[in-house]
Amino acid sequence: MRDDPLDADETLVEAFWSVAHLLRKASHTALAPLGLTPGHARALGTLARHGRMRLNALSEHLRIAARSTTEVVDALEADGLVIREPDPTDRRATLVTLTPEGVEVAHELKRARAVEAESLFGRLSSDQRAELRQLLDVLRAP
Amino acid sequence: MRDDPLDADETLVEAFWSVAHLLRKASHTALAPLGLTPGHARALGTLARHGRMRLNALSEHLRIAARSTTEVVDALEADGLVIREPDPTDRRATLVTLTPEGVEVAHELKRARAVEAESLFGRLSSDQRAELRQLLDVLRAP
DNA sequence: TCCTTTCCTGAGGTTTCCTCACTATGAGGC
DNA sequence: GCCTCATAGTGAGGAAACCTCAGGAAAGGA
Repeated sequence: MRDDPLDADETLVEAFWSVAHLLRKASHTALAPLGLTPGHARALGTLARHGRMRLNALSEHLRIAARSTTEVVDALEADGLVIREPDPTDRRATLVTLTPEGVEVAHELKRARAVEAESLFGRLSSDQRAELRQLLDVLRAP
Repeated sequence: MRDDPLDADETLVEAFWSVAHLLRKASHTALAPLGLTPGHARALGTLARHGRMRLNALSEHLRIAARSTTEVVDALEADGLVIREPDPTDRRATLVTLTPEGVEVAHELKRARAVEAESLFGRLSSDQRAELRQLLDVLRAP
């Protein structure tokens, strides 16, 4: 049984999940001091990367229902990290923009995440990282 | 900025999450036809691997609170996949055991997961799989 | 015996999603 | 100008998967 390719894949999957779990924990460690939940952090990151956008567009980026995006934005707005503004070109729509504080928190977030990632991927040489990157790219290619 | 090692790790993390997402989807595809939620499937797999155990022990394996394990076992019991039995050596404790149907579903589950994993990792040659495995092992080493 | 701990579960809460229904608005056809 | 249909955001309510807290029952040591 030890050489059954299906079994072998099973343990490859396990190894993958195990690393994913470590990465998740590292990410959580990075988030906690900023007072962000993973979902809020994701929204913040999206806004930092793509700039001001409609709630609707944010939903698509986050791949959650529009109604859920309303709640995420509510929370970020309550924390003073984003503001809602009416879209001047469409009175139905609302634009979400990072406040200066939001920009700063997003920046800290990115740094904190990178530091945490480094603490995990720092175990690999740069050659190994490149190798891993290439393998992952094969797996996620369309 | 392109060569900032922190930035590079950031995208390595992204690649990793992207593959994790595919794997998650594949796992979901495997689970759905068996009528199992991810949590229930995890409990079933644990019981299949380790055999009869106390609710308490199951909590530790699943790393969830004891109270939550009660609910998971309730659900599996309602589906006829496990039974509760009093522990003959400790009248406070309850042992959870797979029913014959539970054993069969666990087996199907393992097969279905392996097939889904194959559909993802099948993109890699066996050398590449070995390489990936080795890199993951470095990352998750203690 | 008495005190403490452990095992499970009832009650109730939190988080994070969801669907459905609604209002306000936009946009194309006639 | 109106009619119809689609789209943007949100109120209401709910489901899933966790959690904590409290408590009964049993075990176990001093």
